[in-house]
Amino acid sequence: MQPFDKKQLLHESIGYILEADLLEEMSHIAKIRETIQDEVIIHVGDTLQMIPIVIQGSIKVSRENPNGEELLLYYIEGGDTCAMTLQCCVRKTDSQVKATAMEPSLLLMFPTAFMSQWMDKYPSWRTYILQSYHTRMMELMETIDEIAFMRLDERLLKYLTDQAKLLGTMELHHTHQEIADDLHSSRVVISRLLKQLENKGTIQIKRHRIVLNTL
DNA sequence: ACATTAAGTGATT
DNA sequence: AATCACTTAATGT
Repeated sequence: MQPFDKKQLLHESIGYILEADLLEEMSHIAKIRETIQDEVIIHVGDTLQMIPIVIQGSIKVSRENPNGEELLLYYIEGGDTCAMTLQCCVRKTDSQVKATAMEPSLLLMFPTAFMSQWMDKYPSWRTYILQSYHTRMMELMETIDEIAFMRLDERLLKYLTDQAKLLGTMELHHTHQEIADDLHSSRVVISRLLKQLENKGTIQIKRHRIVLNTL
């Protein structure tokens, strides 16, 4: 027996939206997946066999070009699923995005075959999926706004506060390079902007970590 | 002691 | 805001 009660986990994270029958069915076929920090869950180009739902922890979803350059698109937290994966599953296309665990996380995986079945059988599943799509869409638009209209220093500050909220800590253990990668900027620029923020008293820069003074 | 990695800085585009 | 070239500081072997 596994150390996790799948039924319990499902109820806690998505029980409020999905009907009991479905939760029951899900708890039987779910596979547990635990990730370590910075583990890549989905690579660009992967063909997905399973749909993940995040139970604990946080996942970041990013775009990646052939040169390995990245851009963070949005985050996925507990009770959420990645809308991109759904499309991948149904149409058997490759993933267009990369998903990385930001912290040790817990996922439940469901074979793709059940997707369309559940769509027909359970109204609550349809609602859940549509809602998920909508949320992702809004987040994508927010990200586009940031890239188009915000200066990099504003984006950086938002990035830091977002990360802090998500990880539930004022102390981020990011290197300047990692931040630069997420924002698709360069390390030098991030270092300088961080220094500015420190001078303004917004943050403190320690070695290998950044402390936010306000949230 | 040396190599490696993260971070700081001035100059250039 | 990005890139280059170089320096400094901290850490690992």
